[in-house]
Amino acid sequence: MKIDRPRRLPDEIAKNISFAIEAGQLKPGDRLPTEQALSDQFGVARTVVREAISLLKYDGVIQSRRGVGAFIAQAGGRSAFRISPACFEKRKQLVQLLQLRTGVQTDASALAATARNNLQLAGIGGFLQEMISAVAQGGDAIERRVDAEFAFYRAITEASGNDYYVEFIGMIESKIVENLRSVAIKNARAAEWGEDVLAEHQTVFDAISARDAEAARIATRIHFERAAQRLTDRADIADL
Amino acid sequence: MKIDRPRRLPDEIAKNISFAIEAGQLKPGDRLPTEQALSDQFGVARTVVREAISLLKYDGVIQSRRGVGAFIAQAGGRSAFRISPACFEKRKQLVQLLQLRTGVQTDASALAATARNNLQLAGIGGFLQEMISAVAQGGDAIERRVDAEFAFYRAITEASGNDYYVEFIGMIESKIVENLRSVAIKNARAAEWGEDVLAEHQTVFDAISARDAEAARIATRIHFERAAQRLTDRADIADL
DNA sequence: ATAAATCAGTTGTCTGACAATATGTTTTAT
DNA sequence: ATAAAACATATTGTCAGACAACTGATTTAT
Repeated sequence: MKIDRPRRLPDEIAKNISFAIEAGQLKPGDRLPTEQALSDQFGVARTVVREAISLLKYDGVIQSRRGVGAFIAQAGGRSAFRISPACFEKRKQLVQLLQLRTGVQTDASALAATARNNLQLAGIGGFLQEMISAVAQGGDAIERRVDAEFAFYRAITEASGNDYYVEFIGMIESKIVENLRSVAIKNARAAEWGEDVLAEHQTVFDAISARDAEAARIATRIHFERAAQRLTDRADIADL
Repeated sequence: MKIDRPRRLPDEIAKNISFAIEAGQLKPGDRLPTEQALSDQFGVARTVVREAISLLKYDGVIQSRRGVGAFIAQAGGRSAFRISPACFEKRKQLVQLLQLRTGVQTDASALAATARNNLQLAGIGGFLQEMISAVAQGGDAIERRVDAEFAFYRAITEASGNDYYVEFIGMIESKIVENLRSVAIKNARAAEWGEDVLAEHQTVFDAISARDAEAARIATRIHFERAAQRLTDRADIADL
């Protein structure tokens, strides 16, 4: 059981304001209440409010002008892509997020097929062998299977040679496992594992090995679409 | 000429620390100097240092424990995808960024081909017509051309039905135009425009109109790869 | 009427203090 | 001597107030 972390006040305030913006209570161009008013409203010190506003400024959600005030920025001006925890509370958003992950991972595989070198291919193949042996062992090797799968696709992404793919997929992946009660999902996914899933990975590897970008794209897409299907089919997620 | 915005101290400090992490001076697990030490080192008040650290905490770059200190987080734990301005100073990173944009936009087009409704298609076609007429008018309609192109692909992305694609591409796009001295690039791109580029867009539209996802993917990829080529070929970017 | 000076309001920064928490040290009880 | 408890210390988190820098509007002087 995970202990609930001690909340930080500035984060709470930032979330509060952020929700107000998403809900449409504060529209682009509107002026935020003064820091003094906000600190009174939330019952915290002004430094806390300042830190909260500073976070939102960092993301480009609001802009402030000294001597004037803070304003809600235009919708297009975001300077960071951040996955809010709320995504995992609504089924539609979760599906969209998995869809995005699938698309990016697919591109990464296609890139890797042409950009990879032999050393990287060997590394990727090593994780595939790890998965195969873990499946053969069965039973108590659940963790090994799942970890190897993560490593497998991470190695593929790294072989693409594009650091942004690595960073982006890493971020999405960590957010997904963090919010979907990782252990339960891990077990669930591991339990569903069989030879067929292994064949999906094998196909991906073969395509990258053959430097066939299109085949890699198709194989990766098939796997992640099925994985997303298996994930969203689960009972504990279906009723979101 | 762009006026240099009044620097904000916390942002400067955050950048400084962030660079130190990227440069490897501070590795995951390392402990940050105390807030007091940092405020002495940078010659600012502790509140400023606190805001800076708060930003990095928000991105998951560092974690802090009350009574102990602040620590560099593991590389995989980022909770936001942010494009640092440094990307635009190195040619390799810029190419990678454009590659990522191309991949995601390509997926968005493919999705739009199947998910679009007729109303959205009409909107997309409208922007295509806008581009055609602007090109036909020639000369002083440069802004119209470029704005219509942005709107065209934005409309396609929205037609994909996935909000994350819209948000992600919008963020990347705004960062690109912001950092590549938008006006100069706009003019450059507009000057290079001709019937051939228009044909690229037309092909994309036709594929989406025909609900042909693969054709849409290919056509979009062709356009953006060529666009990236044209962009990086420019002299003022070539010598980064 | 126009321009300059003044003023009130807001954000940005500084300073100092205290609260909350973790770690290491010392004291005390057994 | 050992273990537990109390204490001291260090660090982050929060609070409170002040002043600086800046903006926009108001007032005043010419």
